[in-house]
Amino acid sequence: MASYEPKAIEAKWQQAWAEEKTWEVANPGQHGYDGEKPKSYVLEMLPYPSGEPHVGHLKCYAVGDAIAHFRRRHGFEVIHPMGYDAFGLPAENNAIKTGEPPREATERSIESFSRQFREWGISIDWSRELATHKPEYYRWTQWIFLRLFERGLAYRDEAPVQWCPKDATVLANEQVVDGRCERCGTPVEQRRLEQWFFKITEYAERLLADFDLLESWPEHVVTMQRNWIGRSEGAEATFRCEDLSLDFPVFTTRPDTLFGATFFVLAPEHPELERLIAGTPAEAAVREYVNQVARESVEDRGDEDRPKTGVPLGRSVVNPVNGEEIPMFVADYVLMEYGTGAIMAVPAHDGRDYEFARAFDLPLRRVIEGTDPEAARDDEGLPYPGDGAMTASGRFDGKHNREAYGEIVAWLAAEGRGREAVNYRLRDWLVSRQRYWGAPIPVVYCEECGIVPVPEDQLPVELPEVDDYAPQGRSPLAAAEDWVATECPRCGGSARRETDTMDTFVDSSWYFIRYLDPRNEEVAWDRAAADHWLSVDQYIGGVEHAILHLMYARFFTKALADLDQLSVQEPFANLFTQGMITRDGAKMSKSKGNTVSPAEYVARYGADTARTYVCFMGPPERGGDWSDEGVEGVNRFLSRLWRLCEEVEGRGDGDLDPSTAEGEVRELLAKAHWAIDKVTRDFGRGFQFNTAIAAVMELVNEAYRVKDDLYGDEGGVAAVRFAAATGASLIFPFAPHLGAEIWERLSGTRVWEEPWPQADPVLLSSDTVTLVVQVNGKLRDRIEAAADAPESELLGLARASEKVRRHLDGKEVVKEIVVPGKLVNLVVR
RNA sequence: GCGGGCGUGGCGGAAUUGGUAUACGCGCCAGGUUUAGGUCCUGGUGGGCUUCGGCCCGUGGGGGUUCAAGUCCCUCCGCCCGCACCA
Repeated sequence: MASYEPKAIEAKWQQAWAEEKTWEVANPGQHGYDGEKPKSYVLEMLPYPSGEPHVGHLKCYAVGDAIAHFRRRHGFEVIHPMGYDAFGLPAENNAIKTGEPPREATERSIESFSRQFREWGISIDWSRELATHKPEYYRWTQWIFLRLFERGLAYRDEAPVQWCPKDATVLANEQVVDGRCERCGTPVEQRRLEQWFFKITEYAERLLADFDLLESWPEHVVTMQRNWIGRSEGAEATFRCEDLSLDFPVFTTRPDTLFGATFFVLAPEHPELERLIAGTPAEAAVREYVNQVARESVEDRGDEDRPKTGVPLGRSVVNPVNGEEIPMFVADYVLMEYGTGAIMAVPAHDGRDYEFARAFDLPLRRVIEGTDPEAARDDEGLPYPGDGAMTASGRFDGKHNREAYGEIVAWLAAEGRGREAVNYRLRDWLVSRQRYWGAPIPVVYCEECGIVPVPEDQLPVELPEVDDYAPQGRSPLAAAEDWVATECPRCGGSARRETDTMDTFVDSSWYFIRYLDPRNEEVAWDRAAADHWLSVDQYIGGVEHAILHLMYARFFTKALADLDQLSVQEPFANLFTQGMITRDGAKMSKSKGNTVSPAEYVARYGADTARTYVCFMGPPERGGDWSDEGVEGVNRFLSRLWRLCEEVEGRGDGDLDPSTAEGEVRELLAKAHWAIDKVTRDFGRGFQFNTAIAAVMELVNEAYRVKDDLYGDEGGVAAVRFAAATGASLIFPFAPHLGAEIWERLSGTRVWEEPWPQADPVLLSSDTVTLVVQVNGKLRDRIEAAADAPESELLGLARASEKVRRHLDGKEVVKEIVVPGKLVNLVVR
């Protein structure tokens, strides 16, 4: 008997799928379009091609492919494309280090990914393959940028960046370690640069509201996004600096504490700071403080436990509710990025303001009484963040603060000194990167006309070849002088190109649309194709993208819908996040030397084993620790299934009628139908693939146990063959090559063209059931009973049990509980 | 600190609605096949006690609800992931 040879089997089927283009699907109107079937868009997050695929990729695509196969066999026309998120920092850093152009390293990696995905047998429509670094793709990324620009959703503003003075380059957060440049250890400085932003904040409300439109997203992902958007309701109140006739609006969630404001604080980056101090005695001290803050690392500044620091400005503002003048300060605990960059400080009711007041010996004023009226008289129990009656608040005294809240806001509004306001933590998306390896921003700067978008017919703005990828105090693209110097598209005068490139998150915010019409040279996508396939019915990827990528893609979808380019508001109707695979309990990393190379395992055991193993390790949404022994266990199981097939293939038949089957033949058929039912339900309850695969293992084990007895019986061989074929059919989504091979040998057809099997309800039910008998909730015996036996009969059987009677001896049965099909519990006293 | 997730055998994990705790896999033990090892096949495998009939304990700790709790409630402890003075 031939043993299981995955290499030969896998090569055979991969060749068939490639030659026959089995997984390609056509768009409506195209040749081969099947309008009969409902569509299903199954998508895994596209990989970033760096080096070789790792086990995280294997898991993601194994899970996604199982879902794609399952849907196909349920009659869906499944679109299942693949592409590469090819721009990005690692390839550029590699280029700086080795001089190898990023394009070469990236395309070599894409080769490797593409080859391995085929070796894994992932059912991809390769005709739709794309890579974001190709001009035919980023041309349309640039096109979207221009559409957003037209809509006012792309704008320029000054923003601080982290700057390494030695390398003369902007650093990404991940390149800053302990406030120092990762490469040379030089302390990082802050610089301000004019940069491009996308106005995602304009969509904050819709990004929150439209969670309702999603079919199924993990609750924790929705929660993380909610927190990230960070909506808070409150009020804006305007404090006025009379000396300079300057208004300072502040956002507060506690307008009810306005009467308790005893000082006022600006962020060190506040734009009006300069005017406030110019020519005043405070000027030198404030400037010194602001510079010192600018030198601090972001982490240091973010440390909550640090003592509060700041400097008085020698100015004051007027509290709009009581006309009181309160002193102004600058302090680093106020952030320019949140709210208005200025706060009213209420030290009696806010912890941070309290700390600051203590450090600078500023007065506290209690305006809300706590539960303890005694405490209201002195500073006991401060800061007090809770609710209570108002005090020291003029005509609001005595009212409950929750009630006064609305009245104070209304009063402010009537006076023109404030209004209701909603503030978001979410900030606009900074998309400029002072990098080479990204899509050029399609804009030129003309001396006459200013910012001029590149006309659509001049796209793509192609990334020029450069010799040196190291930035020398400017974006590496600035070195390509011939490329930078251009003509103004508007006036024809001399102009310079934008030398920043786009954040790679921009590339990956719309790739799922381009898949639907990837070769279109006229438009970014054909509207009818997009309308047909969107939304993505099942999106699969790592939870590490729970916030940024998913939020950006949602924003793009909404913006594109507003631009009348799409008909959906949400890109991904259902989201599944897979957990991370670890090794020896730790995250895999090259530096730790604990990486697992999928290629190695595929070479040794075959792709089917590797794929099935990552699905069997545990629930796919959770993480799991890689175990070589576990891989062998799965390989053993697939080999057993293989040998079962070998044993019954072509063996003398004898027809099998499930409705009249008896004894062990019927039991084996029943086990097969149980497995069908179990696997089907496990797909339905959140892709519980580990238990689905366990069910197929049970079926195979059962077949092994009984097969030698069955071969003599009427229909015995056929029953074992049915078990093997069913096992192959059910394991196919995880081990497609083996599943296809066994199915073909036993049935002569192609398993992916077969509908998903249906469990026969007759074989799922049993005439007799085993019930548990408990006395006072403790298990005492098991009894066999007819499945439809009435309660009285079950009670009789329970009481008749010798083991049960021993525990009833001399006691009174006070309660009898019967759960049909499950148990009988007798409560005695 | 805030938000999210999680604690079950030697290990990964299972347990649909509160109803047989530990399915399946690994590991280990025994038997069979084999010249031997490996492969392969079968069986066993939570802990303690046992008069060998069974009995008691057991899902991070403690408490509660219930005829019945891994599952629900309260409380404490530990681990993992995100975010960081959010006004």
